[in-house]
Amino acid sequence: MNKDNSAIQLNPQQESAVQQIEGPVIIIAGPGSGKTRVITERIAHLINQGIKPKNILALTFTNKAANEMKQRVYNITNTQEAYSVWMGTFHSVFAKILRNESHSLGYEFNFTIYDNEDSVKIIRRIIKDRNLDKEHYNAKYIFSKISIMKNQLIDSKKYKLNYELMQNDKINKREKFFEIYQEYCELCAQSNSMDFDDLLINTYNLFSSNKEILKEYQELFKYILIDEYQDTNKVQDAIIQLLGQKYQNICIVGDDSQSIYSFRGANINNIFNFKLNYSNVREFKLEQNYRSTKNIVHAANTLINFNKQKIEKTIFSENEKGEPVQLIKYYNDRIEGDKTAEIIHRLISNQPATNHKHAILYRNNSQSKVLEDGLRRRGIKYKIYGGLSFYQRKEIKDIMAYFKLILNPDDNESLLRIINYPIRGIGSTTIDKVRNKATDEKKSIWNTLNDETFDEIQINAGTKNKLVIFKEIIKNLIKSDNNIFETAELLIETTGLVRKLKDDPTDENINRIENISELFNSLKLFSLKKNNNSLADFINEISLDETKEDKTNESKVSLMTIHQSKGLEFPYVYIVGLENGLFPSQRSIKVPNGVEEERRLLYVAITRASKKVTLSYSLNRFQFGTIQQSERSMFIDNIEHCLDKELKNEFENYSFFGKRKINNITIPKKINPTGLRKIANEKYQDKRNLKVGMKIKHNIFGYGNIQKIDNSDGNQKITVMFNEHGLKTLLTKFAKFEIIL
DNA sequence: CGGTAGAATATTTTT
DNA sequence: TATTCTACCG
Repeated sequence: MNKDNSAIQLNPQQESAVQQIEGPVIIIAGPGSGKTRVITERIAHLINQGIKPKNILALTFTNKAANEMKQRVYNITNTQEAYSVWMGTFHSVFAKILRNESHSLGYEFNFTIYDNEDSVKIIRRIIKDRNLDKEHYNAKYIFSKISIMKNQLIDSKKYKLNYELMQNDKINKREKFFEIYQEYCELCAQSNSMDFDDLLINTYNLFSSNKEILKEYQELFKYILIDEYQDTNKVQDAIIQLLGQKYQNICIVGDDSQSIYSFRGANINNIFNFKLNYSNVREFKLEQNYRSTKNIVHAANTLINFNKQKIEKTIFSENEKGEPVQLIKYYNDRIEGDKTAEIIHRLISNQPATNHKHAILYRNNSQSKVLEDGLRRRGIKYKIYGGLSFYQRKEIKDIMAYFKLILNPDDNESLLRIINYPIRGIGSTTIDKVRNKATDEKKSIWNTLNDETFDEIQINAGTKNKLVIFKEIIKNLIKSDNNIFETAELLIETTGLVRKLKDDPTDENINRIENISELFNSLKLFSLKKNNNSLADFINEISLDETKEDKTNESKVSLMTIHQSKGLEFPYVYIVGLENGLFPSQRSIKVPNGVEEERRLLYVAITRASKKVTLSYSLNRFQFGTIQQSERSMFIDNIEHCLDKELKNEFENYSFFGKRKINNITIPKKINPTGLRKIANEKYQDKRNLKVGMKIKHNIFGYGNIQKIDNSDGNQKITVMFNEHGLKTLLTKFAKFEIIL
């Protein structure tokens, strides 16, 4: 994946897109057209023209893209100054601005940022408090609806006045939606907290209702550049319009054909309307694809031409013709996974350590399982993107909740999360009493616990005392807030959080402790930074950065959803599960323009490949606990004549049902990273050949001696006498330790 | 109040 | 199937 072709000259269109720094500019950049390079060269060019880096605002959609961009601008300009460009995601840049301007919006500067899990929990509680039926009021659904409304700048007041929306709710027996929406916003505000969407709408509100502040930022951001504009939503577009109004030095980069986020409110029209909103818009089209073979580009073009809504452009490639796009039909999803792995295996056997050149892309995360099975069976190293990020894990979120509460005691959500974690005898009855009192008095729960009327709450003395203990713990933590590492240590000490996990060293808990110590390591490193190393800085940094990097350098096959593959490239791409109902998805078929978006999604998938694309589908698929028949995707019909003939791969002699064997080879079971629970039937022996009497050092329990080794049920267990922690039985497979003697 | 077992429910994509 | 929720019992 060598995207840094800086030695090569820019082509004429790229060059003019870089040079045109004044006025509104739209750059339509096809896949593989050197978009990132144009953006970075453009920023470098601005700096070289004497424009101050701090007057440049460059927005992206992911932190990864932002970091990559920063690095590359720095490499070109070779000046430390490059780092003072305002570069980041919409969310992170605006969060920074909102911290500075919070007072104008009625927030405290230390507001908490809620992630989606927090939001859904709040909504779930509202629904429960109101005794609404779960059939019509599903918390996740309500949340996504609220999110879409927010992104369209329809607040709860506007919602109520919108006859059509209200009528619709009535028809769908969701009349209380509006009230939930309103209460949710009130609860967030009372908690001095913002969800992801609030970061955008509050920024919009800040600028639209405060001419002075707007003017200040218009002067600051004289040059604005936004990547992936096709994925902006209404608020984002509105903010950019406000900020860019004065100088109009706005450069938007995007590709309408790669718009794949409408489900979260992205509005493809933003890119179409750009030319209408500004006069003298200069438009540049980057149409040469430097990435892919002619065959791949041809298939992608053919496919996307079935979409009606698009900006005319002709993507072409001057690379070799390459191999044809291949289509394979399988009998079922398991064979699809198995055979895909086999194809990869064949290629990497000839060229060792080239795993990273292969990527398997799918529509849903749930499809990864059979693919993993196939790869694991052949011992092919792979990495899987998505799933729970480090900061979304329960144990990490628990600790973070303490931190958030320390910084912002009004944060009810964090308080509720940890008021009885670790268990300290404060049950749901008590919590509800306190919560109701807080709601009645329109105070935060923390304030309710701490004001004079606390004693009036009807709880027995024992329970009340437990609340007092909780208050003391938090108060002491708040007091200690001078060095974040000390705070963290005090937290562990006074809550006994890790101690309780250690007392019950199940595999799951050991894994949790490891994650916590990993968090502490990064805390330690963070605390050693010279500046911006406060607890608040730490929380801010990770609330919006959900990525966790893979530290190993091994060559691995990539498995990810197509959405996650955006912006990446691989020589060999396998797109699996091309079946109606899966891709295009069931839901998309019912939504207007839904199929067009799915088609763009496939377009994105195909254009990730530089050398070869392999498409496949299965006649039967195991889904929701049953086997379902499926038919090949309508998209295959769209590009049929671009494909190599359909290869049939129906292996009737395969065993399908319930067995863990294919061709007599047992598939090792997947180790579930969150659970690590189900590990039966798997023979495991430690490679290090453990013996009774060995001295080991465990990462948590320290030094100890092996007393017993038990291989009876296939999973090796060792019983170890630890110097400080006494006798423990560990599963060798998961225990992290080294042999000392 | 806390733990558990068994029922209910959801399966698109994510900053 | 996998995860989350509920109801019940100690």
